[in-house]
Amino acid sequence: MHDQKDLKNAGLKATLPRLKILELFENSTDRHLSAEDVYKIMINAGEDVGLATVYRVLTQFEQAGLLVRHHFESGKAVFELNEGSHHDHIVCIKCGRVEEFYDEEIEKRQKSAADEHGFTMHDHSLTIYGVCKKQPCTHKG
Amino acid sequence: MHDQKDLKNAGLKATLPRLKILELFENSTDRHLSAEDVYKIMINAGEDVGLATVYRVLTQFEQAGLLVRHHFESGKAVFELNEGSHHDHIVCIKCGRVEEFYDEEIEKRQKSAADEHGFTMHDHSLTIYGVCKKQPCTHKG
DNA sequence: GAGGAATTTGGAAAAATAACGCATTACGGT
DNA sequence: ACCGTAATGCGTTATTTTTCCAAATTCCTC
Repeated sequence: MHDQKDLKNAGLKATLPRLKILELFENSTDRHLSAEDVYKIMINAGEDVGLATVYRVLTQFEQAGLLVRHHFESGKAVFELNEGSHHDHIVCIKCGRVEEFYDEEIEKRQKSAADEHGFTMHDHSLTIYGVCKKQPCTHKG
Repeated sequence: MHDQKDLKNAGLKATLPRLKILELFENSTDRHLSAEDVYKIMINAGEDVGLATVYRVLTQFEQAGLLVRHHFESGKAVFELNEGSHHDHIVCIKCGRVEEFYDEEIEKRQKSAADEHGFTMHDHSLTIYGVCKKQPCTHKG
């Protein structure tokens, strides 16, 4: 569970908006949220927060390593809690559902590819787009 | 070589802006161009084109399968010619240089991952971000 | 080749996403 | 509790992309 200590450790004051946003990511059924998502959820919950604050805090959390930012094909950035374990994503192009996966061999081969091309790898992003055959598939998109 | 026939086959009129834009992607030394890039190059070349047209045409070309759109971390979309052969990208976070690579094993394992999660894979995007150690590294960014 | 309908274009304005400036407010060490 | 510093929220600004519409271009028919 995250709390004030996590913020302190990250060198950030434990302010109300920051705590609420962190809490939101922990409790939301949807791990992956955009700035606009976070803002709307908070406004609907009666919080008095500004959109600028949401953008600022999300960026700070990313820099502090609390969140990870992704650029899926939607054109807007989405964030998820950084729980240490790197993973990649499978996004349903019909319903927007996001699942996670990890493949050691893929990780290794990415590193190799970077080396072979004379790059020092800092980061990578792998996203699979498809349609989830199972279930109702009416998540939100 | 692309020409009017490609546009017709795609169900698009062979208008001057469309032909020029297609030509640009074929002849540019840089395979990966944003809408703004395309617009500036054309204006500098004396073409009388509107930015709105560039955005429209790029989107049409993507839908027609002539171009592929990518969302790297730059915040703006870049396009490249769709030449049938799928490949992934390595982007230099310092200079913006883009290189391409392909790894059969990674491709296979992506397919497996999608299957295991009950998804029918339509597409996937893998981008490695790093710093190119070689060369001047002063591409454009 | 010219005429005419329909699509396409270019420019301006509007959306959408993200960032900034500054007065006010909240945090946290004392 | 007090006070200095840092963070917030509002409005404004920047950037990327889309929409609207009159004018121009394309393509089909003759």
